[in-house]
Amino acid sequence: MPRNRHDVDRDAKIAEIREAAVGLLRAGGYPALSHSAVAKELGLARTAVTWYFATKDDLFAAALADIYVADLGTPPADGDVMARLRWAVERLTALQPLTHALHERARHSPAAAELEAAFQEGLCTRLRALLAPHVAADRLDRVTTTVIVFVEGLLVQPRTTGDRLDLLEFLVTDLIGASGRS
Amino acid sequence: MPRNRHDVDRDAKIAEIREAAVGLLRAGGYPALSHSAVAKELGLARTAVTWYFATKDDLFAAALADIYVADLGTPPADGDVMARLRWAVERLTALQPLTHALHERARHSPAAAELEAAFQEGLCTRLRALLAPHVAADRLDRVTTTVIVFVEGLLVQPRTTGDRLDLLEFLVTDLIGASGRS
DNA sequence: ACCTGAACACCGTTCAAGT
DNA sequence: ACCTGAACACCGTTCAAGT
Repeated sequence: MPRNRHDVDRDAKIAEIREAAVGLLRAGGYPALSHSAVAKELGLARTAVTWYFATKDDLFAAALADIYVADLGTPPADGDVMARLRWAVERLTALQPLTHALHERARHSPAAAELEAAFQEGLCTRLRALLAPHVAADRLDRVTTTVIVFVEGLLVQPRTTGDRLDLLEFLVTDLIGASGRS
Repeated sequence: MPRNRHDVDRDAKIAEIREAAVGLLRAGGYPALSHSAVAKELGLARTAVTWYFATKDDLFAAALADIYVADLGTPPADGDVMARLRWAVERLTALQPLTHALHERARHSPAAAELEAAFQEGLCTRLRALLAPHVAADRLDRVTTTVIVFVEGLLVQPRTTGDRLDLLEFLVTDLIGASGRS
């Protein structure tokens, strides 16, 4: 007796599923996400979720996109370069396991690959704008990429917040300071 | 009718299992590794492997330790700093998915956590020795950590070998060149 | 000590059947 | 269009039973 929900708005149903998936990802990471778990939370059969998100990775990418918007979508409007970088690193640190899972799934899932590409491009654009006033134009591309790579590396190993920010400051002052030499 | 292999040396049997696991990891990464797949390759019941490696992660850590020794155990004896760094980055790049899987599993598996710690310490020690002649003593720790972090970041995103080495050279010359300023 | 086979509780995906 | 339930081929782990 499939209790159909034709009355409920389609977007509302999809939003319900995404919200449940976000909760599971935040609580237990990629392994905790499953069609079954989402369905159980919503009182549905586990194959009902498949109707909207055919594969686990489609569901994963949709939910993680929501998380990125919620956690990284509204950066602080004021503060200097280091303060803004600190904010981003702290946010990215908390999301590191999910971002790492995205990277791994991107090899097999088009949806994951698409989200990863968009995520990377967004980060790069924002960082370049942040650094532009402080770096010589001919060095901007390389400095931007270097900082991006460094931040990605910072997130790999668990470190204390203090260590992370110290290292970041060490690198950035070195790169920004060195810009006067060219 | 369990065909017992009391005649075979215990270490030889374990080596067989580790070799099969190494092959599976190299071919398909962490997801491709399973007790079943190893057992099938060796003509055993899948629970036979459990006798030697109780959990999947125990098996994973043992096999990855072998891979690390095989791929990173014998660095080139000659060459300058950049050449040695290039060699390491190229090797680490190929192992990146497995190293990331190790990092993820280290959160749940003591064996994985132990291997990751040993791996990190080995890398750090070797890099410090490599950089020591070129960096002022009071900067050595921070420069070493910075390069480690940067290299870890380099491995996260897929880049061409050329891009990777260019970025590495940009960072290292900047850091080594900056050592004269202190 | 070593290995088997059965069992348990999952998983992702597919699909015929219903409303 | 939407949802169910059954099915398939897995998975990691546990365990009684055999040699």
